[in-house]
Amino acid sequence: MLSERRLKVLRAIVQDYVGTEEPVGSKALTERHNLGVSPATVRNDMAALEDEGFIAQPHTSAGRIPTDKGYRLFVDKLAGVKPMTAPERRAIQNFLEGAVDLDDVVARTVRLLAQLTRQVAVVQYPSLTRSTVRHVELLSLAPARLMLVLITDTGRVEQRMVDCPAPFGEASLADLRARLNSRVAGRRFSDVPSLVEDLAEPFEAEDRGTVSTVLSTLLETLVEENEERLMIGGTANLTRFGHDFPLVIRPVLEALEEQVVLLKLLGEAKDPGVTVRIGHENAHEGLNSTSVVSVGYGSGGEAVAKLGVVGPTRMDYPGTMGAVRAVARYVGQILAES
Amino acid sequence: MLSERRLKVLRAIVQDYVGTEEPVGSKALTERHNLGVSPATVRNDMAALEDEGFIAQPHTSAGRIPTDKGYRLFVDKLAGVKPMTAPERRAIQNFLEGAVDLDDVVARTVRLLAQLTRQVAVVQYPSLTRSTVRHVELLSLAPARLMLVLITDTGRVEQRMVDCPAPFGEASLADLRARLNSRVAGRRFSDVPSLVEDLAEPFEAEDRGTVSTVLSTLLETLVEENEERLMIGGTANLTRFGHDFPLVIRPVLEALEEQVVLLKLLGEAKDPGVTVRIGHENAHEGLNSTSVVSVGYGSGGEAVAKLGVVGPTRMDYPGTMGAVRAVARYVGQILAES
DNA sequence: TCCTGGCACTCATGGCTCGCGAGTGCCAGA
DNA sequence: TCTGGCACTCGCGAGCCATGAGTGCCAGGA
Repeated sequence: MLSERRLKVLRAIVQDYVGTEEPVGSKALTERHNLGVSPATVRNDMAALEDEGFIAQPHTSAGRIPTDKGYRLFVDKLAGVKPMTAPERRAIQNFLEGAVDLDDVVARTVRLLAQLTRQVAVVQYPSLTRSTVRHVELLSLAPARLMLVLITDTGRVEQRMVDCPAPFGEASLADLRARLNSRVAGRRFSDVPSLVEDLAEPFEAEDRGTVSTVLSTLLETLVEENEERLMIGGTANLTRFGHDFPLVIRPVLEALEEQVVLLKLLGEAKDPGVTVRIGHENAHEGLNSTSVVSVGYGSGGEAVAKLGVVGPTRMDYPGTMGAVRAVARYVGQILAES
Repeated sequence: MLSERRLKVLRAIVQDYVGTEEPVGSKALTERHNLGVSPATVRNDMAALEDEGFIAQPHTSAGRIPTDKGYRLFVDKLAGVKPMTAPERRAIQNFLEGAVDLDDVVARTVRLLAQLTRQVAVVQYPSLTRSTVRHVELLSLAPARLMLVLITDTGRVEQRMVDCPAPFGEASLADLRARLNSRVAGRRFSDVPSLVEDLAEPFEAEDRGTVSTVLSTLLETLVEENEERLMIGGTANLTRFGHDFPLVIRPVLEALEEQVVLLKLLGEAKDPGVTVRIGHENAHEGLNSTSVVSVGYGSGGEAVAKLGVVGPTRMDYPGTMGAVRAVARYVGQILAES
């Protein structure tokens, strides 16, 4: 087991390294943090920490830098979440409050997160499955062509064309619209399938085909759109990554373009609080030298989507976690209001 | 005036430099292109070309590289657009054909362009002002709350909430919906304002307020959404930029995140054909070391939006122009079909 | 008038050595 | 268990030099 002081040393190393971006040696440590012991003692502790795999030397006769394992311990045991200051909180609120629609909320959130953390921000659009239906609309565009519009409580709108097997009268259309809405309005998306199962039954035989086409399109929309959208921003912050540029930045940019990868990344975080995945803990290889800080957000108490940032493993974890948590909280509020 | 041979020399320099990424010298030139003259002659020509500002030396005793002015001449006079091969054309078509909706078309286009050109791709969503109305729908969400849905011929959908000054009956709603559609369906967005001017007149006094609110929301939508959306991709290709990485790449990434900048960039290209803006020809400073190749695309004969790529000034202009033109053509086809 | 071969010159690049200094590990003594 | 001391390692940057690609210029030839 690591002694109290060794943990302190580890914390000091992480803090210094995050600040200076340079390997930190025993002498510098004792000077900048009053550990109350001499450099020699710290050296012994560092040797022990290295044996346990928490820190490493880039090369002999250089200072130490934290390993992924070291950051992990730091995040879990040695550092809390740094709360935002009151002015920062006010700034966040102001920035988000001007948003006019869902797209705008997401766009603003991305910019805000990127600015606050000076890292790459990723925001997932509120998910369909976990939200509820506000309204379903059917429009007749041509005799045998309908448009299905789905409006969610988070303000998201999805539309689909429906080609009907047979012409569909205005009366039937109004009927279907009314029945559909009385069934699903206000219900959760995940409940919709069972709720519309028998909806075709009351209709005339000639209309049944169209009704079931509409219903299956609706269900498809729920499923398909589950391949959820997201928005990223702040990629310019990648340039602050380090000196050995292209090698590191390239795979990250590639990973960021793969929505699937990112969604999986955010999705993996099951924790109700802020989740941190450090370096090799990320399944995707291109992100092995990055850390991902993510958290769920939602209009009510429940999370309907995730947001987070991607940055170098050498990041200010407490500050980043604080920013991510605060932004998520305020976005939730904004969504609840609208 | 530049002699025929000097133009040939310039062309050879551009081609070699684009290929090798290294300053090209007189000896290498005579070896790789059969110019029929000796290196010494080429040297004289190069000196002349340098005097005129078409090429430059990074440092004395290195080869020459083209200047922006040199690339300009190359693009304008010395090189055509390289047409895509038949298999390439087929691949483009296949890739785009699977798209299910407008978002998907745009997303696929971005990926395709980025892959083909190995550069950063930018695709603007079909613009509202230049498209036509397919349908306007009004939904009653609450007694005094309506939703306005606007569907364009390019498949784009915009929705807006409308808070009514007074409750609005179903009958009035149906009436308004019918009148609205008979006026604007199939018309160009730019014509809409004059078409709906007097639409409130036939309504009862109590409904007038709501009708004009709806109309002004509609008009706002047309204007506001003129701040058009776009999608970018292939940013990982920026890593192939050069050796002096961070300094160049950072401002580019920043510029790419400013939608306004990009829209202006694409918008500036007035040419009906492929437009090329080279290096300092781009107004935005961050893009001074990049070239932008863009072209309009549209469902009919007319361009409703632009697409293009951003890459280093040292790019394969004929190939890139060919790819951009071909993709624009096929996207236009896809849009026309849907 | 234009092209060519020759020649002297420039200068970026890469390999090399070397001294500096930060940082370490280890050990003996408190 | 901590501390001061000491010898050792080794990355880094400076300085140096040889190399060679590339140039500009010139005088002679077509």
